Amino acid sequence: MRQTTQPDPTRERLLDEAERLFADKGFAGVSVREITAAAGAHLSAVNYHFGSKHNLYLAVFRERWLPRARRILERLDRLAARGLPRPEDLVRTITEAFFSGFADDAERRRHHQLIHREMCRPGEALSLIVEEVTRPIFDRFRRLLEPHLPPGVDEEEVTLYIFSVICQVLFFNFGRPMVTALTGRTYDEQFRRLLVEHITRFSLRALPRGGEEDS
Amino acid sequence: MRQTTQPDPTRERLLDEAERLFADKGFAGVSVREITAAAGAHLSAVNYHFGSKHNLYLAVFRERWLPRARRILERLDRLAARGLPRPEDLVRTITEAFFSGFADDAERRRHHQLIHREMCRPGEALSLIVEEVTRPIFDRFRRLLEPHLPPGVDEEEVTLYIFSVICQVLFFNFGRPMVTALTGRTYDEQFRRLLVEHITRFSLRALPRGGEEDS
DNA sequence: GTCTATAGCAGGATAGAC
DNA sequence: GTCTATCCTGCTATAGAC
Repeated sequence: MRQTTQPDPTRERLLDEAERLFADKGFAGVSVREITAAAGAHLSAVNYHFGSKHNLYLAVFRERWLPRARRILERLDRLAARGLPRPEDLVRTITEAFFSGFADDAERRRHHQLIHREMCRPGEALSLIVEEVTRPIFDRFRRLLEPHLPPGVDEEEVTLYIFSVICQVLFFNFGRPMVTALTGRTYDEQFRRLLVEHITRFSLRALPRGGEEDS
Repeated sequence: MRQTTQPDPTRERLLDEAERLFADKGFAGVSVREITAAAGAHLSAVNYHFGSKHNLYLAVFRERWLPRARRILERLDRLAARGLPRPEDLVRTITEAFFSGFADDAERRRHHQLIHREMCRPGEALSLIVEEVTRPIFDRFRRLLEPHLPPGVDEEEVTLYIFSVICQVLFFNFGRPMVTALTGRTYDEQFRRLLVEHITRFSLRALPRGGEEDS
């Protein structure tokens, strides 16, 4: 299903560099001049391809951030396709996806910095993120988790549980400078595995058990 | 111990408005003109009182953010002064402090937005925050928690536990737009109490118990 | 200490040649 | 589609009158 017509390479490079710079410095902290220079394009290229700086920002979310986030979502669907997962596999899958479901370390940083910034100052991108990614993740998570919970737990309680799991995943990714400052650890492969284990175990102990018992 | 010489009211208003605007829009997103206009001062007042926009930003952290954070820290010290607290009281105290240890809702938002932004793009302020606030909180938390943990738990594991507790507190404060979008709840008094209860219970179940058992 | 005036530069956006 | 040239606004910072 490959496209025969190649997408405009200048446009693609603009999106790449814009994502990197927006993630690093935020929307207001980056100038169009900086983006076009980094992309080896001319100043007017942004206005030609996207109409405005703001539209370029939204395009980064629509064409870069969202597709990547959807790939993470697919991991949950693949897990669910194999039958009802144990809570442990559920939590571990989602955690690992956020830690390893990226091409490389730089991509993971960009991805989390962007969502982090958008949570900081909610704009049009946040509603896009919530409806297209966050809510689907929560819905799937809730559906797969609820069979394991005792009957008394209401939906809002489950939502808060999921928030407590997800917020750890997010924090250990975008709070990296603070985590490094306090632990002295760099985010190498070993430390990432340790964090995934920690978040999984912490969250599993915290989730009230009921229904079927596993292993 | 009241100061006889009143602090310069223009300077104070500049700090107030700068904090509000920096928290809302970030350093690059605010202009000196906007700050001075909001403070009813003249454009050159920032340079007169602080030398530069950047110094004003640092002054906001030193003279507004840090003193407030230290007041939260004092709550831990007052708790510890009454003897070794149960883990439940420890977690509840720190959680409640972050949710209610502020003059009003606006002040709490500003406080969390500022730290959130600084975690987003670490600058000089972050090292100040880590050394003056985060590390002391972690040290006290660890010292008060360790007696309750089983002997096998090493220091790094405890540090990760504390991160998982603190990150929930932070997230439910600065991730407010997302939490509201997914729960439909506004942050009124009732919901805040619910969140404090949720974080406390979630974290307590997750902490491995050992040593003395309470109640 | 406060205000005016302005330097000096960087910002986003656009029109029009090629 | 790309590049040049340019508009005009807004920015931080400073010098100097009062």
